[in-house]
Amino acid sequence: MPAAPGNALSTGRGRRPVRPSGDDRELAILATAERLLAERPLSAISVDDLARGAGISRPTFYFYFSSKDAVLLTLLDRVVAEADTAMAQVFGAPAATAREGWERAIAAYYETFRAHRALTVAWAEARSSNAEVRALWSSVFERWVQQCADAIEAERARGAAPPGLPARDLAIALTSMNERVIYATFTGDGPSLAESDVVRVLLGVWLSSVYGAVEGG
Amino acid sequence: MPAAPGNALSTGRGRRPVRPSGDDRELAILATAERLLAERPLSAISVDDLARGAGISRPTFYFYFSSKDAVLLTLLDRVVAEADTAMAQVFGAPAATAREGWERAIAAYYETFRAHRALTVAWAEARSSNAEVRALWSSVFERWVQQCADAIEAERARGAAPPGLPARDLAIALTSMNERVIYATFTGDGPSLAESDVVRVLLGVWLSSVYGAVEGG
DNA sequence: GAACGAGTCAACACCGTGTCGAGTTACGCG
DNA sequence: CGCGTAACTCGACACGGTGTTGACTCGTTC
Repeated sequence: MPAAPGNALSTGRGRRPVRPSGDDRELAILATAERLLAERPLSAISVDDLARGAGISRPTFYFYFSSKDAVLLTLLDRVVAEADTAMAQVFGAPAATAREGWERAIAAYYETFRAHRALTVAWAEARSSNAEVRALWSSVFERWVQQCADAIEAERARGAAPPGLPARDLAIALTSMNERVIYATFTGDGPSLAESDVVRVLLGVWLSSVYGAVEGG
Repeated sequence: MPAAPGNALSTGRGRRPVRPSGDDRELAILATAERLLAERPLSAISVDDLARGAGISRPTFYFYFSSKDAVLLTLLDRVVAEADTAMAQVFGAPAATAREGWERAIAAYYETFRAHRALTVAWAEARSSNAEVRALWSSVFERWVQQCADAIEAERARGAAPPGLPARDLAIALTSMNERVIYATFTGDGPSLAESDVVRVLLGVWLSSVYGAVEGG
């Protein structure tokens, strides 16, 4: 039995912890996964597809990743890093007008996922079947909600926005809207917005919810 | 080979079209599905579980339904019928105040799905893997969007709401928010609202988006 | 009492996952 | 040089799920 880091070590969901050198294989698997995800959902991609695509056999695949989902998770780690960077930039440098600030935030959110739409769709798909994927999503979502809630509080504190719903509740509802609308736009099933309208429409709802007074919030 | 209506007839996704009498079996399967869905996701329920739960063998299951998904679809048909009835009532009898009208609509939407939360969660889960489930969801969603868009237009026509985003786009975004927020509340993973707050928070966003003016919508 | 159709299931074919164990190769070290 | 060891590879297997086949049992109907 060879040392199979992905299976043996329980830390870090099966990625290879030590010694590179078979790195090309690992990258080939990741590249294959990304390529195939652009054509069909993860559920329609078998481990064998990934292995063959990377020029190895199925058992060899398991030397590099502990499962199909582990590949997805590795791919998602990159996207999460990008999303966090984008978020830090947007919330780091405040904008001229409040409207512009919110627009930049929403546009950045949208752009990050649009740049990896196949992965985003796979992410949402895998969420229902894999607890780790779910947790990863939750953590990204939570950070967004927190940042937005803080921004709403700040606007209220400086008198630019009226009091109303608890900032966190509002942030949860609006961020949920963003997520669902963007996902529906990508998959295109059911009533969905045109890609060119997404940011404008979402922004409209955000602005009126944050700055419009609601009786009896 | 017996006449297996679910498999032989391509109409109507495998439900039994003719002659009752083995009806108890069919109902037993449906009841078992509903019971098991309350404990675990559809993906963790096998055809064998459903068959055993109904006191029959696996091949016999296929006499009644063409697949696991067909069972879910049959169950969902009921919920859809309920949802449509609720929607007709809400949009049929206009309320005293506009606020009350929207609140009733959102509460009805929420209540319909809350009454079948296990099924609702399974519905969302199966959406990503089954085209028919997806289509069923889309049709329900489309009807809601249409009704809401019409109601928004009506409010604007009578001067109660200012012009702004296209009514349909607004309705899509807000209905998407409802859907996602309600689902997250049911599953409870990630940041989500308390059950008791859902309707109030959603209503707040709806009211400010429909009645609050947005510059440059 | 034969014919028929509804209902039933053991046995099978198939596919996807994950594991085991026996290799092969490459490289450092005595 | 030759030997050990760790990286790496894969054929063959065990398992569990799906969906189908074909033979069987009934009850009804003429």
